[in-house]
Amino acid sequence: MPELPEVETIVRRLAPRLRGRTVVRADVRRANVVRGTPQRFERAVTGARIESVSRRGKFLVFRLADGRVWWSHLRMTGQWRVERERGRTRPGPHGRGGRVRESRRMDVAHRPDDPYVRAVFELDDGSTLSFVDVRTLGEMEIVSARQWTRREAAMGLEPLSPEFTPQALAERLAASRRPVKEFLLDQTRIAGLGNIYAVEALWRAGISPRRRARSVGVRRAVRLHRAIVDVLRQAVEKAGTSLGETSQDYVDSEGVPGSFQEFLDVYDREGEPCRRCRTPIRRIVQGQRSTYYCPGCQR
DNA sequence: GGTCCGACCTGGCAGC
DNA sequence: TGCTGCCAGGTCGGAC
Repeated sequence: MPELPEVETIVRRLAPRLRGRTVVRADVRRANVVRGTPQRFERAVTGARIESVSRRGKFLVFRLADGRVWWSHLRMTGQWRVERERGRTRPGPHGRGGRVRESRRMDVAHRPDDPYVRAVFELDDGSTLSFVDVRTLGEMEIVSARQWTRREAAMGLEPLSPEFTPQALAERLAASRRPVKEFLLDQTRIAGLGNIYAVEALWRAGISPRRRARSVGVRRAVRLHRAIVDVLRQAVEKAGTSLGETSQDYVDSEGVPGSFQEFLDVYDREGEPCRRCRTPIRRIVQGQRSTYYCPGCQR
């Protein structure tokens, strides 16, 4: 489930491969992964030169040399892969390196007949950029710089930016009557948090996910701010969270899973003892999403 | 304007 | 063994 740390990892992997590259051929195989028609998208992207690769919230942003912006959202199961001409991903200069990285690579290498490859882009250096998505909820679009600026303006604070301060969080919390967990998932308030990191941050801060956002108060908001920043930074360091080994689970652009799942304190631990107070972790449903929390020490 | 909820989508899995 | 139905969850749009 790509959230901020997973998208950030993908950006870091993709950037050195894609910067300066030009798309020489595009093949959109599944219509609903692009906004508009596949033909229109293929025309728009062919000949485009990628100037930079970045992230805004959970969005991947390819800035094009002509000023346009190619954004993509991975939603639940979307993945980007870059591969050399011979169809093999290259080991990168980053991460845990060497044999360990190679042994951790899932058997998900792109094949031309892979049924989950939804769009393929041939680049001018002979490599291939593929968009893979089992559930086809992910999508992409090419827009003008102005359209992207408008879209970006509607997004919430970047939690790893200097603008995300305890005070800014406290002010936004005070203006909402929703449960704090649902508040954290609202991308117009904070851009990048998803279900996993929201419940982990609330556990670290000792705040009940049921508590109304406006009742969090300044002191708890300071704790929550610290918890959000810490959990996201640590997850980025661990290259994100991969919960299983199915075709739907998160892997980066080289097929390598993250390792933050080893550090999860509450997510997916229903019935297991809280690591702080030993109370069994409880699972509830909020806003049609699973919430995990400790009823003993989260108030 | 804020909040809530269904729809989208498909693989995995439990239950029968 | 095979079928059915539920679950996973990020975003959007419509309803209230």
